[in-house]
Amino acid sequence: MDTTQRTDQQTSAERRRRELLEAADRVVLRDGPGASMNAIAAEAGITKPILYRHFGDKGGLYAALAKRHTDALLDSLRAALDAPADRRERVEATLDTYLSAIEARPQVYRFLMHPAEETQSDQGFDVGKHSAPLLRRMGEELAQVIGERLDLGPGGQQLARVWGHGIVGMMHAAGDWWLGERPCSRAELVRSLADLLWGRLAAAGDKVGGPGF
Amino acid sequence: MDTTQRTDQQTSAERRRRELLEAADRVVLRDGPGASMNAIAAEAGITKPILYRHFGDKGGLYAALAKRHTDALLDSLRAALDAPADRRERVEATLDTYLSAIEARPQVYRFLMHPAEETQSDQGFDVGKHSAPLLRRMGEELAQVIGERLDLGPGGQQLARVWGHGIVGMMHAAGDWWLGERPCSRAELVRSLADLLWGRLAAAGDKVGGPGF
DNA sequence: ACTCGGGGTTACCGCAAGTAACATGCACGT
DNA sequence: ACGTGCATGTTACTTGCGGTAACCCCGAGT
Repeated sequence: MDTTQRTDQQTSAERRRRELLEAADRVVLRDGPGASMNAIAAEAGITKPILYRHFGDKGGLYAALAKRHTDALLDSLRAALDAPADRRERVEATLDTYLSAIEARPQVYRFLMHPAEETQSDQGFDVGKHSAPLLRRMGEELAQVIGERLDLGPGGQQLARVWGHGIVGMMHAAGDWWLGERPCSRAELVRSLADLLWGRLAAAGDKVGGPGF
Repeated sequence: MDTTQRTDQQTSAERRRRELLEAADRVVLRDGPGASMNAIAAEAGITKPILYRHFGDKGGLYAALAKRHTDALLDSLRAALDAPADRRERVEATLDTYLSAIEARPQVYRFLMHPAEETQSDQGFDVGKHSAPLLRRMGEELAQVIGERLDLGPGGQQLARVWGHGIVGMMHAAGDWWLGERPCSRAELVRSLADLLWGRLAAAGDKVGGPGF
């Protein structure tokens, strides 16, 4: 049958692709984001041109790899964000989910934040798109949730987008720093960040003797 | 005299170094972060090995280059942070200073956030240090200001550090996204971010019909 | 029997990082 | 005046990576 045939071919190609991605995953997790195409091909038991046939170029492979992990992480985050609980609890759950993920698999995290490096772009200098797609996607996702659930008055959608990206950036930078220095427990970090979002910065009193920050 | 001699040599070497850095700056700003050592050497009117004598490797050159810009930006930020005004105004001034800087010279900004890529690190996987040094330095600086001016009770120093890195991350991610999409004016962005820091997220009401975010 | 297409390989190109070995010129001690 | 350093510079090379061209093999369809 024509359809089954076509399906077989498709599944075969897709299975290959998944095998290659898994091999690439192992190598990237072992050797870091600088893993060479040769190394990945060797791990998969084949040679370079096949990788290029499947993914076009290194950027394509890395994008496919990143998409898998990004999708997985975003699913967890959505779950935490949609849990039935009050706002503060959900914010804390989401922060904790993200931090757990980067804590459990720092190599994956590092790879996602440091994507293909795009060799040299033309002098167009695509500033604004250089950031890791993961950050952008998380920002948009969060913006959407905020925008559809909170009543922010006129201009609320735009505000939600700013906040989405801002909060994600806060989470990311704090998490990155925390992962390197481990200055406190994860729970404390989550609490501190939630406190920040809850306006404790504005509410805090000045220290004696000078104008407060 | 021995000292004068040594001084002359030092100043000569340092002047050379500055000339090279300025040439490198021009090339990086023109060709992007992927500029080759050959191109930089050519711009400086010399050849590769001299660059290597001065900076060790590409990472060294890029680090030196980044330090210059980072120092300059941090000076502006410190000025905004230390201005005589109330807390909210200072926060807004600092945000605006940062955003002005990245808006005025996006190439510099992009270069600073996407440093040398450190080829392949040993499997130690130095997670936590991969982030741009600029972000770390800004975070520490802000943490210090917060810690020394705000009365945050017990554990306040740690809280200040978390907030410093978190706020810087927020500023960075929002700025990066804003630079790419330009969804609003700079002033609006500053206002929105300050509102976020002032707890409007926690204070906002739910939209009709469901539990709020 | 034949060709045709998917999956595979070897061998190569171009280019960039980094280095070794060689040249040049200018100040010094003798 | 003369060699001796030493900083400054060059050419020419090695290595390793991304990417590609050309060829190969084998099973299926006619």
